[in-house]
Amino acid sequence: MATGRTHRPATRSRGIPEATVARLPLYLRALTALSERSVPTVSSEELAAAAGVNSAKLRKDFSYLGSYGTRGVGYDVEYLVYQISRELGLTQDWPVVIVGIGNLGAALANYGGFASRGFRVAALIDADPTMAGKPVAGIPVQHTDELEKIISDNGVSIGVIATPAGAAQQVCERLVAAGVTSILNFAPTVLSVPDGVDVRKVDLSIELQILAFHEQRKAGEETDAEADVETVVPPVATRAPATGAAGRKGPDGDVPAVMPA
Amino acid sequence: MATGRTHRPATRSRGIPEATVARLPLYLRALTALSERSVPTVSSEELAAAAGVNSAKLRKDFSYLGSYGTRGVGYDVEYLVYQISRELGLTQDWPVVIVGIGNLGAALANYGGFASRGFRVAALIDADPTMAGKPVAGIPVQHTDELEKIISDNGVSIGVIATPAGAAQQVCERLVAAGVTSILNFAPTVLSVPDGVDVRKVDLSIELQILAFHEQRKAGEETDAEADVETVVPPVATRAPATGAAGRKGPDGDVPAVMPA
DNA sequence: GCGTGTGAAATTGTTCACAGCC
DNA sequence: GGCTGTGAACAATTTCACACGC
Repeated sequence: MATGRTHRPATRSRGIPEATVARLPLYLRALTALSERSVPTVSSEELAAAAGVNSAKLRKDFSYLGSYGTRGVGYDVEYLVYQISRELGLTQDWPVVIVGIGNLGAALANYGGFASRGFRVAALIDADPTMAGKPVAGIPVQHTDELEKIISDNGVSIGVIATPAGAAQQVCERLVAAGVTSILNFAPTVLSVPDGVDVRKVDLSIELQILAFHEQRKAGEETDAEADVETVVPPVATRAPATGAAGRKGPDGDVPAVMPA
Repeated sequence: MATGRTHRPATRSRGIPEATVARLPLYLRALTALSERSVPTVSSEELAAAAGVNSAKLRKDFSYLGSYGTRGVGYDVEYLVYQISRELGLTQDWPVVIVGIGNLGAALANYGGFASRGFRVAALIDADPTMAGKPVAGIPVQHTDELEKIISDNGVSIGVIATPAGAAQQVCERLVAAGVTSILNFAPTVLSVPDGVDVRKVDLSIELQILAFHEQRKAGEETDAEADVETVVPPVATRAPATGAAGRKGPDGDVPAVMPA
């Protein structure tokens, strides 16, 4: 699900499962909200509801961190906020750079939740020389030439790539060479990185396509699916498939595989 | 991993595993690139490399769709593009609306890969009346009042929420009431939706926090972990934990589970 | 009694390894 | 000989259900 590379051969590491790690920020957000309303304790049930998961999962997740609850009572909100923050490494400050200050990069730079939790935008970097010096979200954009210097001067270890797809791999390599070891990639490309570098990907069009899949499925069921449709129709599609489409077998039915033409 | 709600009680549905569905767009992208270069066929090995997965997984994934390859040869690129597109429901046109035309919404509206694959931005919607009529990415922004009408006039079933967190749930409810059944949520909130509605979430700050977790882990190993750092500083944090922090136990070892107070 | 913490069961996803077909 | 398709082993994750401490 997450990182591009294999991510680490499960070093002895005191294993908090990856799936759990991915949910900790969710819990943290819910807890922070409770904290702001000065709620002192929550049960797994309540917190789970606020985070949008089920309570068994939440309890299991917390059990990997330690025994932080009180039976018959629940969890102390402040204490848990602290423990999760610490576990996630948010008790320290993480300078990040954003490379590629187009529409998206600007949106990211302006994104408030960014700075809120331990992350600090150390620099905005863009390849367009005419952008240099222009402030975005109050931070002056710097030219790509400065990239290496910025990284090392600020001790940046997390980089955000918001460039066009074509530039992403190259930017990635420069970031990595300069010392960045975690990358959040918004460009629609697969980045290849050396071992030890983490990549996470955010990809709008992939998300939409996944939704479309389920959406299509729903539509098919409405009309009660099954029965009908010949399931696989000769692919009129783009150019005719090289190999004869004849002998192909789709898995049996369900989604009315109606054709374009 | 994806959807907020339980997503469907595993109706008998001809199961393509969710994990596989999530990778299909990746394959599709790699295949499209090959297609543009007029490459006629690929092996699972090559395609897997291009998509950033391993070949066994890819073959298994494809096996859920049917037998679309040729032993000893590989896969016909065009044919596979077509099959995957169809499976994902991209042979039809999906009108989407984007609600919340701030920095992020504008970035999304401008995002090219959007329109490319079967998705069409049917409307941009914002609550700010002064935005109304202003074109963003060539599309005039409309006021929230029009939301219901827009949805039904255009037969929109996919909505993108790019509003501030505070407005998201309400927007979501209006979208759903108007007939939207798939939502892509960029607001940092948990949306609650009725059964049958799919929600996918894209959350910058969560991704960063996950990276920070791994980053911290790396740093710990470098200095050979253990020993050093007081690791936990008294949680000067907000208020002191209610229940005595005394008896707490972190999981054994590694990070010294030193207590707050 | 209530709600956490957790073994054990169930489910889902990944990898192996090889038979079968080109 | 090369490469797909897939059962079977393995690994990760989720869910169940209940003992245990407050």
